[in-house]
Amino acid sequence: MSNNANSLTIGGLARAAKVHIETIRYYQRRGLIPEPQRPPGGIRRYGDADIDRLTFVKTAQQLGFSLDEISDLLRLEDGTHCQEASALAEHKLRDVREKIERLEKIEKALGEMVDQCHAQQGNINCPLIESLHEGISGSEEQAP
Amino acid sequence: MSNNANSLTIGGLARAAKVHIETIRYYQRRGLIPEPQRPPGGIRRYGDADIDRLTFVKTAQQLGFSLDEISDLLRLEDGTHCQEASALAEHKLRDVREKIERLEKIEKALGEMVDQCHAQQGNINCPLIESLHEGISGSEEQAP
DNA sequence: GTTACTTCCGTAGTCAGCTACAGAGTCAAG
DNA sequence: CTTGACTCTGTAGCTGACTACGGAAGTAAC
Repeated sequence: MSNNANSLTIGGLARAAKVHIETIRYYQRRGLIPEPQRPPGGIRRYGDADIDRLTFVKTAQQLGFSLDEISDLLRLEDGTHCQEASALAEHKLRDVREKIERLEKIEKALGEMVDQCHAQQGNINCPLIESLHEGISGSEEQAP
Repeated sequence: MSNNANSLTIGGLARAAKVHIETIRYYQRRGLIPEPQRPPGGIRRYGDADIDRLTFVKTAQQLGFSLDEISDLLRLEDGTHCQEASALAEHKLRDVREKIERLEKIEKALGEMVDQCHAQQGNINCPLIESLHEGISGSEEQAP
């Protein structure tokens, strides 16, 4: 079921990427995905590349990136000039590594909790909050 | 600067955790953080535990968890009964591992991009989207 | 060539997660 | 014992990310 030949209508694309049609239009308006030329008075067609792009947006979102940040990532994908791209990529790379570190701490705490629970009976509690409490050496910019 | 003795007012807590006062109240209404007793006609006091809890909420949020999911995580921290806790923890653990996997793919792609850029001159492009395109073996439930 | 399904485009509504504000009460400093 | 900064409660408004809807036009199957 390959759609390289841009054979999909927007409805097919939506089904393939498991998003609403309206979401696709919304992303087009925001410039997250390209809006293909449409034959005068006709209907636009989409292909595999669009499915992948949509999937990427959705996944990145689940990882805590905003649509603006995802725009940045996609500009990289689209091939910006080297210097700009490199700076942006390094910045995003730091973000990503920080996210991974924090998730690994949560993973460790959850894992320990499950083990503990399989080992003993009764009530348990787990140092989930503490897992992040120590050594968040990350960025100092956060809120207000 | 330790506040074990619950010496902070809500304003101090907000400054310490780098969130708005209104956000703290909002979390209290949602049951994400406890609302301490207040001396009749007086003012509530907060301590280190509240700072940590707030920080945890904010961090988890940046990792793509919704406030509802964070509620779940916090119920674990608070010590639920073993069986319930274990099931929930295992579920969350799967989520977390999936997130880590996906982030690592993005990390790899970004890393390669930076290297490539340092090595050569001119325009580059990077297989960011492809990094996620192959082998998302994760959950099949997503949108509509 | 009519019918049923889509697409297109614009605008309006929804939901989560805050953020702001009004008005009354609290409290520490001087 | 007043002044100025802060808290409390409730309610309203805002932003990001969709989601729904109305009406005209395209299109595919009979």
